[in-house]
Amino acid sequence: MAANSRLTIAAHALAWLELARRRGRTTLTSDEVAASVNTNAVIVRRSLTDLHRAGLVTARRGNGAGFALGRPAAEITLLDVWLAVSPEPLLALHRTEPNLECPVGRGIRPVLTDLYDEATQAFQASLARTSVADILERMPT
Amino acid sequence: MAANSRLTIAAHALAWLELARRRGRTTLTSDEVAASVNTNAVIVRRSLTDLHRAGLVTARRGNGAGFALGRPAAEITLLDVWLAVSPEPLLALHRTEPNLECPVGRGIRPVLTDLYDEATQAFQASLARTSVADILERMPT
DNA sequence: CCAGAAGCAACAGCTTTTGTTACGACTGAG
DNA sequence: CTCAGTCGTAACAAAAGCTGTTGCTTCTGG
Repeated sequence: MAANSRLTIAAHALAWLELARRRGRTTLTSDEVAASVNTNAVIVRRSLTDLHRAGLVTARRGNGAGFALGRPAAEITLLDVWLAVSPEPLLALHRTEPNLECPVGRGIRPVLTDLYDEATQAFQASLARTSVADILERMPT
Repeated sequence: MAANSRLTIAAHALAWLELARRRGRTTLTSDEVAASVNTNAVIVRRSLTDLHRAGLVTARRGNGAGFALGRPAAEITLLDVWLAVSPEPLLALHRTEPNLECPVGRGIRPVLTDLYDEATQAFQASLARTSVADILERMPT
């Protein structure tokens, strides 16, 4: 699969929003974010619309409008962002139902489901340890 | 992305190989594995070829040949399997280079790389806790 | 009213995954 | 040695997802 870069784009946008805020600009347009991420403004709006649905940013339309952080950057974790933009699970079960006449075909799915959940939770717990503010602190200014 | 199910197919094949071994059959053909997984034999051979390259199974060609476990099922972890069949990273950086004139564009990539590595390692550590033998033990017999 | 910006649908190009067919390479049985 | 059975692998098609693009609609402050 084309590994998706939505978390990267969303995290980049949020970091840029926070840096702009510290410099006195509370809102940025999708064009301004797209210029930093180096992609199309529609791609940015798609990501930021996801974040908007999750309450991580606010969006105002109209002349002079744009996007702003929905809450302090220290209170937005990478997990929040990942959950907002990543609809797909990390690991998928069989695409077609396995053969139920085989003991493995009958029994393996609930086991793998549990194991995949555990691995996904470990992954998520790691993402939850870092906030957007932390990302800015780790960047050279 | 179509989330890939290679880990599922490979784990299923290994569990089936181990169960067959306990019943006295040390090798299975790709057709027999495919019948349990309910997919095409070529798909199974592709997965098992990956596992073969990683040393997790042995493959013998010729009349009466097939695949067998390369080492005890208790010594094959899901992480071994994942590493053998999953070429793609869990999280991708920007597809195109961000704008280097922006401080975020310049600085965010090494930070995200580190954070993604940490999350991936947490994920891998979770997979490493379970072996193929554990999977069989968690299945109803 | 209107200019500017978000919201959104539709489409194309690309990549990945899965599935299928076909065929070559190898090997044990006879 | 022959041959049937099996792995190994290439080529191809269908389906799905991601990115990027265009164009239009909706909203809102001036």
